[in-house]
Amino acid sequence: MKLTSKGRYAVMALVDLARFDNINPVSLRDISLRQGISLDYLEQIFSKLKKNEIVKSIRGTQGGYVLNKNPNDIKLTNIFNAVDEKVKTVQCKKESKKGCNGKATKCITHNLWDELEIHINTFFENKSLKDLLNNNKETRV
Amino acid sequence: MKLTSKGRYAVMALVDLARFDNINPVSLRDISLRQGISLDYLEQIFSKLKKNEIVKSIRGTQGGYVLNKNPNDIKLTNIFNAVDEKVKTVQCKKESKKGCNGKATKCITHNLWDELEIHINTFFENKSLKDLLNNNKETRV
DNA sequence: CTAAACTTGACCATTTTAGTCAGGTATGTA
DNA sequence: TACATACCTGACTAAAATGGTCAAGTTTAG
Repeated sequence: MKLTSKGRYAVMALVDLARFDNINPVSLRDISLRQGISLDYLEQIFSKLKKNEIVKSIRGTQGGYVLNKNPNDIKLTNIFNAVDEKVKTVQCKKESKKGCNGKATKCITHNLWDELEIHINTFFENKSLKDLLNNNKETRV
Repeated sequence: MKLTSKGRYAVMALVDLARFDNINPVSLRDISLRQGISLDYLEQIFSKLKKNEIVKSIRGTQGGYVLNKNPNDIKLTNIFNAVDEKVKTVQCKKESKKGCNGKATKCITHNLWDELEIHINTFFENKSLKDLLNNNKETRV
């Protein structure tokens, strides 16, 4: 199971972006400063977000990033997939001698992890960026 | 977030144990062979399970381990806690300059991770060893 | 034409993971 | 009482993942 700071940063950055992109594109530098995330690291993350068409980039002076979709249509699943944070609890490789016990049958807890995976993914599929925005209105500057 | 093979092995081993401990204590050697888990690694894991009173040990020849509770009373939460697999999605250290943004306020996604944590823990709290046993009856040898 | 901002890819220190290894200690059975 | 079996403990470590940094660009507004 992977759920690390890369995914967390991606979400934080996108919430930040969603708040400020009404008029102008938002530069990574600004996000970096506001959220306390290394600029270089943000670049890696946004490169992936862009490939997955979650954001658009605008080059040149006064450039930056803009959401490519309505916040309501950006689910957390999309974000995590984009930055390679697959919520995978089992890696029972079909071929490998290792994993899933090295046997033909599923390991005895296989079903459990499948269930968990679904449980978590459901959570992420039902949460959009917009939900997070609403959630944070009260703490807004 | 941590959810790795140590927790997975712990659950696998306990399910195995629960199946065979009706009459005699079960040796780690047997579990190791059946589940394909290194004996030395199992010993580490069972040491923790014992400290947390999930299993009892019986020394000497023909010794081994036995469940210390009814399978119905052993929740997955207990198991994961025992082997230090805390399901923690946020580590916003209160003091540290890093974490939670280095600021006094919660980071903008703080609530989200709290929710997720609850979501996952609920899942684990509602699943007992007994559930897993039932779940595997069909594939039983 | 130049500074701001995006873009790419290589690199790396630290931490975690998933064990191994070596040496015990306890105890049932012959 | 010997001894094999099985528990018990702690140190150690190779490999992978994490969380970045660094360097060298390209693009475009002004």
